[in-house]
Amino acid sequence: MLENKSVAGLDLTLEEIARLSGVSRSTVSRVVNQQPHVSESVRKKVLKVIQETGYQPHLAARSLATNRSWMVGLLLPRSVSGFFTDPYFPRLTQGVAQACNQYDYTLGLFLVGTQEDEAKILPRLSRKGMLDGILIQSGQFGEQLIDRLMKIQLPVVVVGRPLHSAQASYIDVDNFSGAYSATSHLIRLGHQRIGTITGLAGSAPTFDRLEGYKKALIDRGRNYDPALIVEGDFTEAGGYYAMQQLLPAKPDAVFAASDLMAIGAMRATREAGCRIPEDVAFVGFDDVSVAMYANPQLTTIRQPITSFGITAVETLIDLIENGIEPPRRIIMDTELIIRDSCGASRRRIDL
Amino acid sequence: MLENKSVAGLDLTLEEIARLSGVSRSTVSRVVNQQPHVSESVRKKVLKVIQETGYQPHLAARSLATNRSWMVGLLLPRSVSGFFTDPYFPRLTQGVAQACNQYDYTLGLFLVGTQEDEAKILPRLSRKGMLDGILIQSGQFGEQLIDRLMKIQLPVVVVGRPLHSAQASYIDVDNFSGAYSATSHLIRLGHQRIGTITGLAGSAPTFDRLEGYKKALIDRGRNYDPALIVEGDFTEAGGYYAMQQLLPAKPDAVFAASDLMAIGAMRATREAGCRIPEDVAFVGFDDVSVAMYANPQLTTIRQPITSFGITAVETLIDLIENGIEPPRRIIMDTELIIRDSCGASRRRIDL
DNA sequence: ACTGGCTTTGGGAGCGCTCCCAAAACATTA
DNA sequence: TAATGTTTTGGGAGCGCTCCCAAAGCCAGT
Repeated sequence: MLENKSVAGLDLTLEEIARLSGVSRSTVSRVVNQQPHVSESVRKKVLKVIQETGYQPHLAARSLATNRSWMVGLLLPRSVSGFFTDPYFPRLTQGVAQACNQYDYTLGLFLVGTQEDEAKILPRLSRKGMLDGILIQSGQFGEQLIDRLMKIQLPVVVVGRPLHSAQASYIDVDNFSGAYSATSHLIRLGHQRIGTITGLAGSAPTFDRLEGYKKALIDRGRNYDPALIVEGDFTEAGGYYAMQQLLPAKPDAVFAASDLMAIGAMRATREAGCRIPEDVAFVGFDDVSVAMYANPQLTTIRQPITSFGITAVETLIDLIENGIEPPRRIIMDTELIIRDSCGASRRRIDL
Repeated sequence: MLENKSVAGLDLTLEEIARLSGVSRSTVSRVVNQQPHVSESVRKKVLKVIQETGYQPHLAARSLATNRSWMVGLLLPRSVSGFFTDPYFPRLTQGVAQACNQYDYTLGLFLVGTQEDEAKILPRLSRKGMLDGILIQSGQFGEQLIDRLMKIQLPVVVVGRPLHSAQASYIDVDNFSGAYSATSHLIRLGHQRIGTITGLAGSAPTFDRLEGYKKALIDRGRNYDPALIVEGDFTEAGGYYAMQQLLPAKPDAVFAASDLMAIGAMRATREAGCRIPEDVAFVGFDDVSVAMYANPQLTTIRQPITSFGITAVETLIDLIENGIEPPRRIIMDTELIIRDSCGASRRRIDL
């Protein structure tokens, strides 16, 4: 009969478990929540009944009483069109999901695609009893939202430094020094006319990576040439177009602010009849998996995207449990991954 | 003062709104839930107060009272390692998220990565008050879970036909006819030795796509040659290895059961010094975005992945609202996308 | 045996909503 | 005007948990 219920664990309540184990509701609650003030013998007895019945506390009831939902949100704004194109998002999501599992939070995923989604998202996110905290991918469309959500006292961690929201906690990768080392690497290899394809103007990583590029050149006593700086948009197609604009300036190396753009740029370069890396060398940014499958394999700056996601969740939980003041700021390191597209290595790496 | 609260909408309860608008809790509840039996004048009055205060009903309280969470889960089992490699998952997720937004459900994302995650996932998913229903990506590791979850009366829709769970509702793409038309296309182009690289053995799409391949050959009066059938695993690397095994059999065309494998196979082919499509032609399956960026651009079978996700959610909601019997079965069509890798078109498509 | 200090246990109240039923208000007819 | 039917409104109970406080049990120490 117990067996019967143990499969379903359906209409079991705390009260019922209390009855079955001959104690009170309160005591069972203490056992379930691993609180003190329960004698060993009683604890064992109750645990046995819980085990046999397969009892699970009702989450909504618990939420109502504690005013905690044990759910965190991940908001990926607007970039949705890019969501299935740019492998960055899946990897981030993966890290976030992993950490949520580990810390026993539920992950609510919110992809904001269309304009109307965007209008509807604030009320949805701020519904009472919905989220304990939220992770927001930075990008131009998220910023007002960040301020609004912070205003209602919801713990927020921004993934990627936000441009305007000064009070926000965020976590970011060291875009500046990543770009700096990518560019330095090209300089070290003897390239003379090093161009760059930037990300979409107006975003923090675009700015930081461009600054890193410039600084690396300046530090080596060179100046940067505006003709060698072209704006892209982080996508493959954007890299392709940008490279077509860049080619007349005769670059012998290009630092692209994303791997996808690097791949697009290499496509344009090949079509223009230039060899890679002999005529034009390339370094990307991200180290997404396509970097390795590109032809030639792409030298790039690795972002620790997955652990980035994990750290984001950890920071958010810190905010939830220890208060949102002061804002937390975390910057993670990048790493230069040398493959074939920069001309540093002639050797094919066999998988 | 109201303004003040409208920003936060914090400690507002139904009762409070009732007080402010001079009616009873019940009436406000009717207004909020758009139920009948409220006079127009009262409805207007209440809506005004709600607007001014920015009242939002407390979700946990509602859940507790109705025993509905308005949240659906998306479980991607084990494939997690593939989650950020294979663009299929992001696109699926995107469709699912979009539909959830539209129907005003919250999407809970569960990625099961490690073995231990897998052990912990059942209790997590079956927590009372957590989910109204769940979408499970089929694949060998999900199947026991499917049965377990169905047993506790949780509405389940399997994404991709499950091999064993006979009673489950599922939604799938027509893998058989997709493979059939891919193979037919290669036959039509005059290729004589058409090989195939299959997916991971033991999964439904692998089986169905292989059957479609065989049937297409047989229908044209040919027999299939076991030497031309090699097993892959849906990944780029798997396609690369598989092609190395296939090359000695001298295929002049290959149908790969995924785009990633096709891309890996093309890499192996190129390295072996063969031209594409002149020496070996390729057709993939999925039409993920890399197919278009491949060199040459990949002819492939397009799966409507995003609308697949949308339909999955719609089916699940149908199950939730109208009962889980009888099981729903939905098969969606595929489409042959002709690009350069099959040799049908010599023209470069400029973006 | 009696007191005072501990730990353990039980039960009431309350979280904010929905659902149901009864009461009130209104409209309609004889 | 009374009787009847219909629509609108209000309030109690309950969803299943947590939190708090008071009661009960236990163990010295006198």
